[in-house]
Amino acid sequence: MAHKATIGFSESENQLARFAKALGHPARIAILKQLANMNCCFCGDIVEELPLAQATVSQHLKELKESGLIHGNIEPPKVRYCIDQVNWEKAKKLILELFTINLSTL
Amino acid sequence: MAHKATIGFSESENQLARFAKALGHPARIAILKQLANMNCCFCGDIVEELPLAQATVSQHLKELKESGLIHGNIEPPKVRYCIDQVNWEKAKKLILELFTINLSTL
DNA sequence: CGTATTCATCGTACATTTGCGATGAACAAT
DNA sequence: ATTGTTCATCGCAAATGTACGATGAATACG
Repeated sequence: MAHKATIGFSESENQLARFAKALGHPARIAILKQLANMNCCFCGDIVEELPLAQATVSQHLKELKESGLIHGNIEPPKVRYCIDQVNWEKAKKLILELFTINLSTL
Repeated sequence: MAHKATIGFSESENQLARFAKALGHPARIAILKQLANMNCCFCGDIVEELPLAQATVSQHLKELKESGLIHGNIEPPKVRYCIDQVNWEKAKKLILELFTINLSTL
């Protein structure tokens, strides 16, 4: 018995948790910073910047894709990864909502 | 062989990932929302609000404590949990830095 | 002292995550 | 056709995470 997760929580709580989970590893933070800085990057450029094997980076990219925060376009023989602006803004909004709940009550 | 994590990344990347990881579960989001709304809560109040057993909630509270986002004060026979304002602001700042990297380049 | 309340921790079971080498798929160029 | 490049996926091993019941620790109350 393990892992109800998501069951019994609001959709925005689940969505925020999914975004946060995607941010919950330093490699993925580094990837997102790089993508945000350069707007778009080839997969190979990202692999070069990280202290991880290509297979591992590919896995982190997959998780970021599944969270919706990035997307990848095939441009043979490379793949160009970009921040997904829509979900990026959605994540920012959800996180800011959480962090600004109690500003007035202090 | 698994889990270098943290090794080879900057301290701010690691810190941000730790905060994000703490936010990466809907139960912990729900707990933080409750704490932020009421400023402080007794542990029992939190357990009542969540669809989880007391032991599970206690574990989530422990993780939030270890991330630094909250702290707990014993007020027998209860325990009062509060947002840790210092780390809360630190987390907010780190996350906002990430999300505002590329605003000008669009 | 015995009992009740509140919460943490232990032990267990199972799922997920992390990381890597090896392999596969797709395509370009020789 | 063979080769090289780029990247995804598979298969494996080990670490972490999630959830719960049971138990333990601390305190207050009778």
